[in-house]
Amino acid sequence: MTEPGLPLLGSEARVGSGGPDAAPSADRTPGASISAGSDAPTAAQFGAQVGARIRRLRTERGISLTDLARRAGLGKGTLSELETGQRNPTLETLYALTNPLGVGLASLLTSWRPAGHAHGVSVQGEAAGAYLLDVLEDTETGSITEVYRLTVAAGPAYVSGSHGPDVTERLTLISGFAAVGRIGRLQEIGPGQSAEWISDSEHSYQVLSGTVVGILLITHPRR
Amino acid sequence: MTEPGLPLLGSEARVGSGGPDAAPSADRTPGASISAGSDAPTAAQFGAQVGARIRRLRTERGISLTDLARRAGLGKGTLSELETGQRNPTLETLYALTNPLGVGLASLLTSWRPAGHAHGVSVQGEAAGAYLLDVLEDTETGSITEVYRLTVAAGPAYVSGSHGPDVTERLTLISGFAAVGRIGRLQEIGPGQSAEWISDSEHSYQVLSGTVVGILLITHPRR
DNA sequence: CCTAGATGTTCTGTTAACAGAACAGACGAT
DNA sequence: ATCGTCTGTTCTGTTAACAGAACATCTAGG
Repeated sequence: MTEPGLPLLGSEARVGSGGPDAAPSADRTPGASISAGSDAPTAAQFGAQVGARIRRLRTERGISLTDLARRAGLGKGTLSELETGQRNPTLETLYALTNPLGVGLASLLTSWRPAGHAHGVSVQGEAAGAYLLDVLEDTETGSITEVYRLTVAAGPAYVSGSHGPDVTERLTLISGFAAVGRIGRLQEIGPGQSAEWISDSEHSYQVLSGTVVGILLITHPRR
Repeated sequence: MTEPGLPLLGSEARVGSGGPDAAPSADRTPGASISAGSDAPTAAQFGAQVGARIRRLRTERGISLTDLARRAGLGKGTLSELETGQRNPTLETLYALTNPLGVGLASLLTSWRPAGHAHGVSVQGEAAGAYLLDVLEDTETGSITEVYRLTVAAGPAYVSGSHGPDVTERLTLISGFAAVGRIGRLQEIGPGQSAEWISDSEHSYQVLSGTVVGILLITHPRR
């Protein structure tokens, strides 16, 4: 601690105005995270994010604050101030919320930012986009693989242009159902399933149902 | 809260005696769960797990308790009692540890083993092992997928024990050649290729040539 | 208008998480 | 043996997270 300005939410640690979660840049390229991160959110900001996320999860499920507090065995005031980012919750408190909300701790704490767009997968509507997790290089073959967490919102298919014959994409779904791949040769996949294609022609990502989240690997030769 | 016996670690919330990670009930292994009533760990057990995990991450990195406390801006006593499971840490406290340890919050809190060694893939030499990139949750099915960057050094095969029938692993290689999967049904893969197996029996990772780097997805039910 | 029954926020006293000091062991060096 | 420096644990006073009550705010329904 030590840090002076900590009284969680000193002034404006606002979180989500319009965007679903609106998180800053927490863990860029994790591999390089030793860097005395200057762009990592402060503890206060992070706390406010977590609070906002809890409130969102609660309202999505249509349960009232009072009710959630009761189910989790928390005081109303505790939950209220937690959701508004005025409290620095205890692990026990967070843990108590996971069951009533039906999510794991990871969902409460990982910033789920729709990162705008990485690599041309543009944001469509809200809560869609790709977040770059890592970049790996095969020093022998010289190929580079980018690892993204891909989120696609329901709606019209996103169509991506050709990236050339040397670019391979592999998508493994975590949740939802989607039809992905080269146009004319779409592959339908669900949670736990994968699709793979070469991006030498137009390809698309189309949500069939649910919220589509997956891990996308894009491999291409070194530039 | 409400629950009376909460003063974290009332008496015996012991976590790990000897094993590599000393994972308690949380991880499947059907027969072995301590489970009093439900099989979800209590808040106290969970806190003790988190503490043990922090201590392991710290010692793996060869930093002393005093040093880590200083780097994280925490009091020594705080960290000591946290690691021994006698405290119920604050989100802010946990967050302060992520940067000095070079891991994300998810690594501290997910009951799976985080960076260092994922899954019995023990660290050998330096720069070998698995780095946790992300944790994704399918809120519908409740399954959790952890995304690792896996690095395996040449040498004897790493053998990992069974993780139960609910755990699926998917490895996509970026570089190198390896034989992976369940023992007796090893699959040989190279850059750009994938292997998938269910971890209900012993499985191994064996480098055939080159430096093996890949993306490993581990999917298991919540908690 | 006034209740009745929700909602979420602010207040109040208790309890425990916190920083840091004091402490206890273990090891090396002189 | 007696420092000196490291380790991690236990102690002490302060601050804040907590439960729950009191308080607001809103929307019916009569």
